[in-house]
Amino acid sequence: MDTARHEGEKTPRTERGRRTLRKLLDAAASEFGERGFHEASISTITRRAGVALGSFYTYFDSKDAIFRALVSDMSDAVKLAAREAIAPEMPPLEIERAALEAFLRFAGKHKEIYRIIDEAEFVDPESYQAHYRTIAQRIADRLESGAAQGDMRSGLSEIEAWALMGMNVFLGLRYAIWAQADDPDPATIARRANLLLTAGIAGEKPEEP
Amino acid sequence: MDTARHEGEKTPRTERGRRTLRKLLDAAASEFGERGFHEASISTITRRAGVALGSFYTYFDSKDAIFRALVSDMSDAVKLAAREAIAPEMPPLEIERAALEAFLRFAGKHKEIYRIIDEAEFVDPESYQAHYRTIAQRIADRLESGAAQGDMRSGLSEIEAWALMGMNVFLGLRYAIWAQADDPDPATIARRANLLLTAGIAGEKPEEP
Amino acid sequence: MDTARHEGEKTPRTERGRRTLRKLLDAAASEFGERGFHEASISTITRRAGVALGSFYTYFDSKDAIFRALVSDMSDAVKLAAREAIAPEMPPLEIERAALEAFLRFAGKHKEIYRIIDEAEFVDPESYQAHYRTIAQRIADRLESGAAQGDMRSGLSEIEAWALMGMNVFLGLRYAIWAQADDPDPATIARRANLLLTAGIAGEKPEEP
Amino acid sequence: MDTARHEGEKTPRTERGRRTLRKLLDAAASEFGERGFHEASISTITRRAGVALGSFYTYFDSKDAIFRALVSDMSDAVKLAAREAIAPEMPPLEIERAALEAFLRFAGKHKEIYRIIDEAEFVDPESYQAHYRTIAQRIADRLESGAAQGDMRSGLSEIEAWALMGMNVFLGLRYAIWAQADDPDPATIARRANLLLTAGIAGEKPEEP
DNA sequence: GATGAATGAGGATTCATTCAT
DNA sequence: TATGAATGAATCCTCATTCAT
Repeated sequence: MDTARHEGEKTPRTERGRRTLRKLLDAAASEFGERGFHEASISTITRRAGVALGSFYTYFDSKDAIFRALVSDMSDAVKLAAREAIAPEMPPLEIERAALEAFLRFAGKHKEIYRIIDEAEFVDPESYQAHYRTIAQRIADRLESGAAQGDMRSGLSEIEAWALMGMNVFLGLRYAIWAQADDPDPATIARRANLLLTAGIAGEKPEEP
Repeated sequence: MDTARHEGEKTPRTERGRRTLRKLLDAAASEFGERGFHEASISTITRRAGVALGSFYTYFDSKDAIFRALVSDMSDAVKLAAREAIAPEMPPLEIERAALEAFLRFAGKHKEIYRIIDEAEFVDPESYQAHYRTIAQRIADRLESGAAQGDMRSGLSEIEAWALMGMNVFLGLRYAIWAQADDPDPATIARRANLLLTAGIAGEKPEEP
Repeated sequence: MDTARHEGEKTPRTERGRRTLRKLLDAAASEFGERGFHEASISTITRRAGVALGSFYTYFDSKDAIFRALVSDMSDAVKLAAREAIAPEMPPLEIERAALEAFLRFAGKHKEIYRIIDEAEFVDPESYQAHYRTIAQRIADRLESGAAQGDMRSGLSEIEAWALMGMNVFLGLRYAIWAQADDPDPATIARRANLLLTAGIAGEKPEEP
Repeated sequence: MDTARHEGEKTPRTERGRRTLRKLLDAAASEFGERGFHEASISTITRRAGVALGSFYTYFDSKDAIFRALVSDMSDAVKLAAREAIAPEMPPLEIERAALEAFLRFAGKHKEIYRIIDEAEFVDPESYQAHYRTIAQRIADRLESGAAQGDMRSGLSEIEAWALMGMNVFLGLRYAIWAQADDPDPATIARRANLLLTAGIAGEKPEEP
């Protein structure tokens, strides 16, 4: 789920080192996901990773550093998941639908990611803001491009982008993270959300003749 | 911002006690808002409140208890702010607009509230879920009532409620909490969001004649 | 169970005060007996006594003071219980038996007393030593007097007194405090212990003719 | 004074660790012995042991845990001291005498043991009961075996065992822990106690011819 | 006398980080 | 690199005692 190195993370030189680093990242993802940043402890992580406590500092400068690395990885992963589901040639509205569906599926499969990114608000506010600003910007770009193609109305900008993003995030929270047995499936949810964007919520009642 | 008592909070019997309790709640709200739950310490809170460390435990069982009390108070306050801005006789769509505008103004004035409720995801997950579930339910009720009046289309339910809530929350995050100098004002944002709900984002382009 | 005033205990002037003092002593006896000195807290005691926390210090200088008062009362009570069971004209050996039986009955009825006196070893060592030294002295006196009467052999002194006392105390611990369903009754135990003192434990085996 | 590991105690893997653990146990034994469980503090113990405060928790889960470990060790040590002084082939009555003498010598040399085991009544009641029940059982076994050999009379059982144990414990309290300058030596005390067991305390006065 | 709020020293425990092997 | 022991600052919480009403 990663490859790039991050600040505070030291690049291993040997194959064995690479394996240890990966074990640490995986263990940290689980721990942070299950117990949260503050409940998780380095010693729990290393125990879970099956390495000695001291080894942690061979790969990361601090607890914050591994958390930041993880947030960065996961932020990328989320974006990637959405991007892989869409293609430039898809109709703009369909792109939004597909992106949401992909996001819902992704979130359902990686519940820990949600929690980690959310907690970044408190542990690493910069990353948190950056994460959402980037995504909002991306959506804004798509809206602009959709308008250019005539498939979307003009006048859509940052406000609408944040509105869309909020919709998506909360649908993910409710239907991926807090999923219930009888919930609709991601496809249905994405379709209904898309309908909201196209038809709005107003009634048929013709505007006062 | 409160009146009801909560679990883990002891009701003062004297006037002096009531004042101390209030000072503690205010100080805690500021501390938790500025530094977050884990960075805040009881001693910082009491120092800020101008009372002795031990006095904290005259009113709260634990750090968690005061946090929970705060989350509960703030959850109520948010809901109240929205409710006060709307009236049953307003047209359903206007209600949504007014609620959002009120929320934006409220969030702008009480930035700490956002942070505290968000952190509840990690400190007191039950309250966190309860908060959003309650609000979603309230929105769902309004959608149903709007449909009954014919002002909203039918078929709107939980999914749309969570979508709307997410929209509102993220607009608040961006424009109230992360406000920038040249941002539009709450009225504008609420109007644009409302337009999104009525007109949708689709372009005028009539569907291929 | 008391009347004398002790160091650190303030004599009440009114009837109401006397009642409060008594309530405090009773509550303290129960608390110290059930939870021990360190687990018990002044606030638990006052709550149990049904008086305000502050009232405690109207009657006692400190937590230690009430404990000491209690130890003193109870030490007296134990001695009194034994003394009441015996009469100067009883045969010396019978006196020992009766004293033990009375002690066993008393301990069974006032289990908290045992515990409080034991804990004095740590809270108020002086009282603890004084308690046992006094009792040992009393037993030693009886042994001497028994010897004078010819009912006991001579040469019995402090050593035998402590041995007897230890016997009694541990029989109380086992059969009064740690009593079990099928244990023999105090009369039986006292009789067997008495037999130990008269017949000893040696076998009949006549010394190899 | 130990070797077995206990609940709540972590086994060191290195030699250095073993040394630290030992220093902690020794320091704790002194502290608990001198000041008692509640007066002793972890920081005093670690200071005394010459290790950092945190190191304590490398080896013990809690203050209770080290206390329990100590009680267990000392309980074993007491039993061992008695057992080493006796041999199966010794005459039963002589065994009792030797056991007491050994116990007195041992208690005199390790006064802290007494206090720690006694305080277990309040800190770790289970161990406390277990300690005395085990010893009583051991004595009961010896009495039974003595009776089988014909050196002791039959009919001796739990009651007599507790009586003997109490005698021994209180002789230890008085002559080992509260020793005075002109006290008889352990050998004398043990002999006198033994005489008590063989000859009893009754006078020569033949039962009224 | 009675009440209950206020005080703050004291102590157990956690855990990120460093270090010697 | 890997290991696990060592470190000590930081923090929550308790509770005996004092004080104002």
